[in-house]
Amino acid sequence: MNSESLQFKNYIESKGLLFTPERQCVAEEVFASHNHMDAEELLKHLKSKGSKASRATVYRTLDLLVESGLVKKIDLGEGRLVYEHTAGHPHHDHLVCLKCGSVQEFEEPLIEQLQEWACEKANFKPTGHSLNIYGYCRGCTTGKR
Amino acid sequence: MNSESLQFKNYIESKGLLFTPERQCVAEEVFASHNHMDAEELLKHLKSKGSKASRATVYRTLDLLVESGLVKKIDLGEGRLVYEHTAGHPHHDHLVCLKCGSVQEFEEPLIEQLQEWACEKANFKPTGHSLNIYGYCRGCTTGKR
DNA sequence: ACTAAGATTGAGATATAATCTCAATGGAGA
DNA sequence: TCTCCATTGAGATTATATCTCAATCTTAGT
Ligand SMILES: [Mn+2]
Ligand SMILES: [Mn+2]
Ligand SMILES: [Zn+2]
Ligand SMILES: [Zn+2]
Repeated sequence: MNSESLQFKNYIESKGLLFTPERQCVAEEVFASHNHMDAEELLKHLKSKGSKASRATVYRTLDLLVESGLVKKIDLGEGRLVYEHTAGHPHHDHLVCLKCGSVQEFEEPLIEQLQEWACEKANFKPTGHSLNIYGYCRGCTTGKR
Repeated sequence: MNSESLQFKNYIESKGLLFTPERQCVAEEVFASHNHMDAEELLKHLKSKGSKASRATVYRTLDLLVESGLVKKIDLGEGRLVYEHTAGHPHHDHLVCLKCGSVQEFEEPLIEQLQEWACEKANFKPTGHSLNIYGYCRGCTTGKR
């Protein structure tokens, strides 16, 4: 069991819940991939690997993972909700290609700072944000279009 | 008929389409409100006013309005898709209150500029973006919580 | 005015994503 | 062992949006 799964186990048990095989299975699958993944995709993957985790359990476990802070839920717009693990992954935002669907990450600390200021000016207490830039990625502009 | 509806009529007809009573009805309802509104809400509103515009027509007309540039479709996250008219409404982003659901608007030109730079660095050609900040609005923090 | 071609419409079917229900299962402590 | 309650999966349900298609308009041509 890897370090992140262990942290999840600790989180689960610290809440007096059970670290079941189903939960472990979902967690390890999430931690195993370095890509953004959506819930249905994850479910299909697990099924194809012989896991018996149901849709309900997958969604419930993803909620727990997000709660634990080990996983982040990202809304990419256009109905795309994906998850990514946070370990070794500082905050970033996303560039979403409208042609091939690929997603690049970028960091811009000053944008984060400006958001704080905007919130102060508006007397708004921020807890999080979502910034997606839509357009065409390198591969989709050099080839054609 | 107001100025925006007239512009919509021009757009519709310039495409060789018909400016039907149903389309006019939907357009005028959108232009009449200064709030963000979602499609189902709009449909319900129209029904309650005796309009016979169907769900299909409401959605189809909203697509046309967005196409025309007179209306913008905004993804507020958490499954909230809303529309707002663009006239006299320069580009802005949104502060979404997680408690009362209210939405404030803000402008931060420097954020826009930094986004451009981030795209250049990544060889990404942007066509648009979505920035939502989630948290608690003034009313929801002064009272309590 | 008549007609044919094509645009538009509404009712309801369908798609999709996510959540909910609830009976069966199973672990943990008394 | 017994009881309690967390957990689970199958399937129902919800919510939102899109699609289908027959009936109805509009328009242009005659
Ligand atoms: Mn990411
Ligand atoms: Mn707005
Ligand atoms: Zn691309
Ligand atoms: Zn509020």
